Amino acid sequence: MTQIDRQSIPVPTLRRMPAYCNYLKSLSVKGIVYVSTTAVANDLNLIPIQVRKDFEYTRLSGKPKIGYNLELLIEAIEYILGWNKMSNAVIAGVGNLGKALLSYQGFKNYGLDIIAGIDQDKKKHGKEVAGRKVYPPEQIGVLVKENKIGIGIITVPAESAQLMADLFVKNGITALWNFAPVRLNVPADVVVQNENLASSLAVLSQRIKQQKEK
Amino acid sequence: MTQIDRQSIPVPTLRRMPAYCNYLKSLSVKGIVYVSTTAVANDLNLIPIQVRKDFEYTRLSGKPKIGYNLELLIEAIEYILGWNKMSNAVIAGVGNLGKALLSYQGFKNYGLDIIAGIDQDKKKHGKEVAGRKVYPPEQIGVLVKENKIGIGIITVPAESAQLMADLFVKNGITALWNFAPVRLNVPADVVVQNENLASSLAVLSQRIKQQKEK
DNA sequence: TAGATTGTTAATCGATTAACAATC
DNA sequence: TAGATTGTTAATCGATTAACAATC
Repeated sequence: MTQIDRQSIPVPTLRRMPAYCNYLKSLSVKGIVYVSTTAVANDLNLIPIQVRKDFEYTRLSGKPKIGYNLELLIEAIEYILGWNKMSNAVIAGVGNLGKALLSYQGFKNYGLDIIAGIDQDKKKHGKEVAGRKVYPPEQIGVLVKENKIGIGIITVPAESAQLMADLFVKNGITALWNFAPVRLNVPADVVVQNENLASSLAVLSQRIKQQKEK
Repeated sequence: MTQIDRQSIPVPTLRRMPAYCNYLKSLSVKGIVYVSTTAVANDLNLIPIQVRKDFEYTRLSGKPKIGYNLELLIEAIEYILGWNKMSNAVIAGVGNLGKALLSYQGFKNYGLDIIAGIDQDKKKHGKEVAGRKVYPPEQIGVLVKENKIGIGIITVPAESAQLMADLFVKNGITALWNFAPVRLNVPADVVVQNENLASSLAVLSQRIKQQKEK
């Protein structure tokens, strides 16, 4: 196998990794020990060569005719995805979307622990959502210091998203997961991952149109 | 300009279209009449040539030194995105995420009207969320017939997502917007758009790692 | 006019897919 | 052994970026 820089995993490959991982775990439960790229591709609606290329980034090697060792494969992908160690996050905006993300139990498996909520609404302060307390924005500084917060999740309305981003950045957070439909202006050293429903809807709409044309 | 098939707009271009549209509308409010790709690129953190390539798909032509007519540009992009005509949708799963999507007012601007909710919980039946009523799953057939429902949105827990997909498909819906973290098995003529938070998180995690290495 | 911007063709880059020898 | 599957190199495909003449 050629030497591949760990940091150079292509984004499309990276986006497929969680699906591989979850699928492989479901095989693991069944007591399977080796898995071939042919089998994976078949079950995930991909083609074997693509799975093989993706698996190259694990730096593992498989055995011809047998496949890859399932446990090692899962371990390697979890390492790539960072699912083996937790990152703490705080979520700003405890509306319906914020509550949904706070309540979603799956993030724990994805290496993300949302440890608290932030909201301007005084009525929400001190209350709990899925076992996590809600604090006023002024508390961000304390929360970050006491809990090694690496990620700020933004689920406030569009109007206040930039303000929240500024507040997060001011308190030393360098990674934002932004669900508000606005571009955020942040310093160059801050990573922003935008979740853009309008983009997804645009793709869906076009695919519907094309489907109808057939 | 070369002849470009409307249906062949690349997905990356399509995903940028909503941002162009919203940005151009914000200029329109200011009374601006012509806009150059240089200006757009500058404000959206893109490069002019990319904006120019993307604008080719509108089949409009701009004037050298002046730019593109703002109103025509907005109109053309809205047409491409289908924002000029409404599609009706029903959302299955009125939990926190379902409520968040039902309550989000922005979809109306994106040509999507979620006209009702579906939930198994009897306590929710007849109640309203953001002015839209919640019905039991058995009502899907009637809702689809009476309202020209084209899109089924799935925000139920992972365990029941496939069941809901089947129910939607059985009632003639051929487009699904899936927020549950599972692959759905559907007939070939059904379009499924998956919203995958695990994939986004994977990209965010890698970008955080790379940022730290600098 | 001068120069900014468009329209268009070509070059580059990166991901996907194909081909095939090696191997268990 | 036969044949399925891996590892690796090459071909293809599509999007991005560059280059530059045309033009207002």
